Amino acid sequence: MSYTIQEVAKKMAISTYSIRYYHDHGMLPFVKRDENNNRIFEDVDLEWLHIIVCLRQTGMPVERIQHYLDLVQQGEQTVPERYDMMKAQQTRTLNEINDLQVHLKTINYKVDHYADILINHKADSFVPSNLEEAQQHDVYQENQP
Amino acid sequence: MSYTIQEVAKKMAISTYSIRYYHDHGMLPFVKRDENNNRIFEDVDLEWLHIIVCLRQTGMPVERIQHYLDLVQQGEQTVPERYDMMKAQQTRTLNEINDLQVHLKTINYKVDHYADILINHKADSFVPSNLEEAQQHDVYQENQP
DNA sequence: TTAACACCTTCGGCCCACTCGAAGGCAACC
DNA sequence: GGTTGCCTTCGAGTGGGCCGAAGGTGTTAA
Repeated sequence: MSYTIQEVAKKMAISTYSIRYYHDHGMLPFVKRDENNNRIFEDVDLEWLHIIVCLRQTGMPVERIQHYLDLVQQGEQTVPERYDMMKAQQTRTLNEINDLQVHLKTINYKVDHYADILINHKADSFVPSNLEEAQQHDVYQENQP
Repeated sequence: MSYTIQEVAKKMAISTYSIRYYHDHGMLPFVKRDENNNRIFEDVDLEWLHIIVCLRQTGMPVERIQHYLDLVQQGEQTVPERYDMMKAQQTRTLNEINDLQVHLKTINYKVDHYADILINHKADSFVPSNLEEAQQHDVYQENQP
């Protein structure tokens, strides 16, 4: 199977700009061109791209990804370094998920709090007496999870 | 309690550059200055900063955060819009966590795979016969979760 | 046949959210 | 009185794309 850049972009849910960027920066070494100089992607390229997207979206800088892909091409003697890189990425990703879950709690709290206000104040049409009161409400009560 | 910018940076695990950036862009409206023009942060500022960090790290653009903080200062009549914003952020964050968990599986697979190679090949000191073989190994076997 | 349309290319500038360096002010200690 | 150590402002630089302009090619369709 071979694909156009557009098809790949759709499949991978990233922009054609990004794909060209990765290709231009040497991260898709097997991509071929057709007779009109258009990029043509084979399944092997999709696999490489999948790894690139995975590593990028878990926060690895492009330069590190380039280095990792170089290691892959250098062969088996680079496995120890690759192992270390993936271990580090694993840790990093676990931390990021954890951070997001902590932040999510704060957001959940806000959603619940606003929902509460909306329900109660629809019932008795309460309007705050002045701005300062509303401010303090937000600052001193709302922001304490 | 009042704090220097350095103390706040440590407490919040962000850089002093970022804090100044948020302040300069109107997102910390209550921060005072001392007699030497140094920023001094009170607990209320930490609460605002906490929200800013939470929203930023869950991917809200600065402009949206500015808007949200404006809404907070405008008082209770903006609660419906704030509710919508937090709902959207909740959804976005859940999606992001999910994406990261999917990527984590790919990374876990790689870690396990490399660990496997390291254990087996330490045992019998296998070295691949050529680069191409190692390449194919990585591309065709490794990248299939 | 020529026009429209849809895709692709390269090149180069723009964007966000920081990040950092330079240049300088002020306070406190040795 | 010099050095350390913090702070300030201003302005430039960075990463990782994003996007528009200008132009090529190929297919359909009047």
